[in-house]
Amino acid sequence: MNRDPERELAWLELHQVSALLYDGLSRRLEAEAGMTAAEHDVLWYLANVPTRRARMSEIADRLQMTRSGVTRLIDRLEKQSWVARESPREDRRTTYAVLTAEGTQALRRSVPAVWSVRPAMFDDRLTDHDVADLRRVLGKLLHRLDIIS
Amino acid sequence: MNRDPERELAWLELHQVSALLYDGLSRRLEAEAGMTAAEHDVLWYLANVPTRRARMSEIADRLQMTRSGVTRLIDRLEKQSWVARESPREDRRTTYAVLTAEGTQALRRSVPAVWSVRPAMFDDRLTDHDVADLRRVLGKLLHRLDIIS
DNA sequence: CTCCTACGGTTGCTCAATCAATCGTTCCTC
DNA sequence: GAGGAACGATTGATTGAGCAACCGTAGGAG
Repeated sequence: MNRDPERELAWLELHQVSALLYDGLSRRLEAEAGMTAAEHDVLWYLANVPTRRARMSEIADRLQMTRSGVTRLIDRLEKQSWVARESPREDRRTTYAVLTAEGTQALRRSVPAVWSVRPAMFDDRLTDHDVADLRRVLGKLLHRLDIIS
Repeated sequence: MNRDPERELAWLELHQVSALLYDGLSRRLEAEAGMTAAEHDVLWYLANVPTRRARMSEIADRLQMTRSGVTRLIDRLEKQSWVARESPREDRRTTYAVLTAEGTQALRRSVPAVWSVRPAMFDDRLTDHDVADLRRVLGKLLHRLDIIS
């Protein structure tokens, strides 16, 4: 039970920073690009995979969503024709979400919104050394949290 | 678009860590104390005000929620008899949410859950130096974000 | 005093996300 | 092979949160 105010504060600030960044981005994405932050995350993830496609459960795992959440999110993206579903012959249980050309376009339209939170994360106030420190500590936390869950 | 992969990753990891910590806490709070994380935040806020009460809009402002969100959250807490609503005579537009004795009890029951995220944040894997670095960087980010919003 | 604007809170509607249950497919064991 | 367990994804129902519209109260201008 040893209370450590420094660590209490670190936890509060971590959550606060994350929420501020994410909420700010959410708002701009919805207004300017017509997509939620979660939808953007998925499109972005797909765009950064060489094959531009990923299995539903892979998306769920990597982006911290439930499988049903991904199903519905991909439903929405599919209605917009930003992704398409594919079922491979080798295992017809799995479904791939594939980024379409229109999805790429949509992602391109989202760039200004994404850039708008960039100044906070990427401007000179944060040195490369800061970023390295941040990543070092976050890495430790992530490793610990992966073990728990 | 992908100019600085280090910072991209830092942003992703930041969000991921925050989500894992907050979701973990949420789950435990719901299972062990029968309250959502947001409900816990409100109860905790009320418990730390000397008079144990706060106006609806004050709660909304301080805890980054919308007014309607607070209305509904207080509805739920009131159903559990954890808070009560009060309308002061001097201005009958305003409503105070008041922490009840049962609310205090509920908050007490939530303590173990709140401490359960401790191992990740507070064990030896994270040195005091790590925490100091984390807070230094988060502080910069917070300062920057406060200016924006 | 009366109007009328501002304020604080609530309500209707919509939406995204979850859990639990389910469906079809594949794998494994006998 | 045949049967059952495991897997991947989806569906139904519920929930928490948001926006926009609204209601009652307070305060100010004339």
